[in-house]
Formats: sequence, C-alpha cells, structure tokens
Amino acid sequence: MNRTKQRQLVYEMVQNSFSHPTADDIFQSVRAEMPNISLGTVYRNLGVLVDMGMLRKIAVPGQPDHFDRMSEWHDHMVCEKCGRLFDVKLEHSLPEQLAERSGMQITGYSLVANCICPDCAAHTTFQM
Amino acid sequence: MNRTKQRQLVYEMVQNSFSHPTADDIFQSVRAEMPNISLGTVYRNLGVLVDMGMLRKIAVPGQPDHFDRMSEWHDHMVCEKCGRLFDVKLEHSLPEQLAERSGMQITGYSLVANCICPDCAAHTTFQM
DNA sequence: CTATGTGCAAAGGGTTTGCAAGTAG
DNA sequence: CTACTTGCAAACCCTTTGCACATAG
Repeated sequence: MNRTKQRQLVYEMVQNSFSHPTADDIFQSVRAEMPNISLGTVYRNLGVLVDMGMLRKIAVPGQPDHFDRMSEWHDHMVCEKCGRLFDVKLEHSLPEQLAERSGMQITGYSLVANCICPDCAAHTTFQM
Repeated sequence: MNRTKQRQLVYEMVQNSFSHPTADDIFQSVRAEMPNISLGTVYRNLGVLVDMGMLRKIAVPGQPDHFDRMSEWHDHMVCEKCGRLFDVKLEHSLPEQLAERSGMQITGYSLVANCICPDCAAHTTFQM
C-alpha cells in the first residue's frame, strides 16, 4: 500500500473526526487541503483503508455509508430526528449471542439502532 | 388504502414466501400472474405495506432490500457464501439491551449478521 | 522501471418520482 | 365523482469503474 498524500488525508480526516462522516463529508473536508482530489479517489481510499482494518464502515439503512475510526469495538445508534450517529457498547457481545442461538459461525454483523437523542428529546416541541 | 389486485398479489407473494424475497424477486413472481404490473408499482406497494406494518423490510448492506412477513419478531443472518437469509431469535431483546446501555429511547433497529450457513459449511472445499 | 494510485467522467444498480390514464369505493 | 393507484420512463443518489496520465518506491 503506497503512502500517497490523498490516502493520508482521507485517513487523518476520519481518524480526527468525532462525527462519523460520510464519503462526501470526507471529500469536502479533504478538498479544503487538496482542492484537486476527486470523489472517486476518496471512495477508493476508504475502501482500501476499511479492507486493511484501519477504518470501519457503518452501513445505515436509507443513508449513505458512514465511516469511523478503529477505536474499541462499539455499536451505533442513529437519531431519527437529527440523523446524527451515536456510539453504544453492548454488555454482551452480539456475535456470541447470535452464535449461541443459531449454531452458525458468525463472521461479522451490521447493527444500527434508531433512537431519539438527548438533544432532540429536549428540544422537540409537543407532538402527538 | 384501496384493495387493488396488484397490492393483493404483492402482499400474498411475500406472505407465502419462505425466502425473504427482494423487490425484484417479488416483481418476477407477481408478473407470472399479472404480466403488466410494473416494478414501480411493486416498490410503491411494498412501501405502503411496510408503513402499515403488514410487512417488514430487511436492509442488508451491499444487497438490495429484502422483505419478510410479520411473523414473531426475529433477526436475520446472511450467509456470506450463498447470500441466503436465515432467521434467528435472540434470547434478550436488543432494544432493551441498547436502551439500558445508552439511556436513550430506542425506536427501532436494523441488524444483519454475516454467517456461514450449514450447507455452505458442509460443501465448501478446503480453503486456507 | 513497474506497480500502484489519481482525476475525470461515464456507467451501474437499486429505488423513487412526475405524469397522464385507469380504477376503487 | 374523487381520491387513490397504476404503468411507463425518466430521474435520483450513492458508489464503482475504465482509461490515460502521474507518482511512489
């Protein structure tokens, strides 16, 4: 894997972000520093970095994919009002729960829960 | 909600299926009985039926959406060899696990686990 | 020098939508 | 009669890809 400026910038942008950015978020942000970078390059580098286990991809139904740094394992919740992602750590490993119940080997999983985040719960005007 | 032949057929096809069909599977199948039905109509009816809680939509990362009847609540696993979907029932409700850990209200979730199904585990030739 | 990566623009795949005509109730 | 639904085709959105050029090592 060659170390190009583009790849470096894409990686750092996700690594330093707290907001679970999408490919386009990353594109916009990296473009500030390297105006000629193309969206295709961002996608390609995200793919490489995810395949190498240096970043995580989070598939959110009905939204473009989000990306996250490789911190301690956790799951994600998406606020159905504001669309932001939040982290959550389950007490019992989901793959273990699934393997035990199904008897099959679990090789990965994708989980996104819908929630109302504290901000939206607080600011929402009355609704029936 | 009007009761049209198209909507009826779409509903019945999913209701009688054991295979977690995609919109296109449903389209192909319904077309056998009603050759002029359009794919757009299938999508529209699936949307209506899911919104009314008569069918479930299963979002599988990297695949088109699948649909399922509204049987007892369960989760899904997708075999990474053959791509088929399988049902699994967790012992502890995931929304409860998530709510407890996050303190937020959980309004739904999407979970798909990757697995190796028994068929593929048995038939696979040796691989490193 | 050679493998790998890039920018660009076009294509891809699943899904949604605008519209005029058709149908349910 | 009126609101809802359909078929059709075009549009949409996110993502991938082919290609010729550029760059890392």
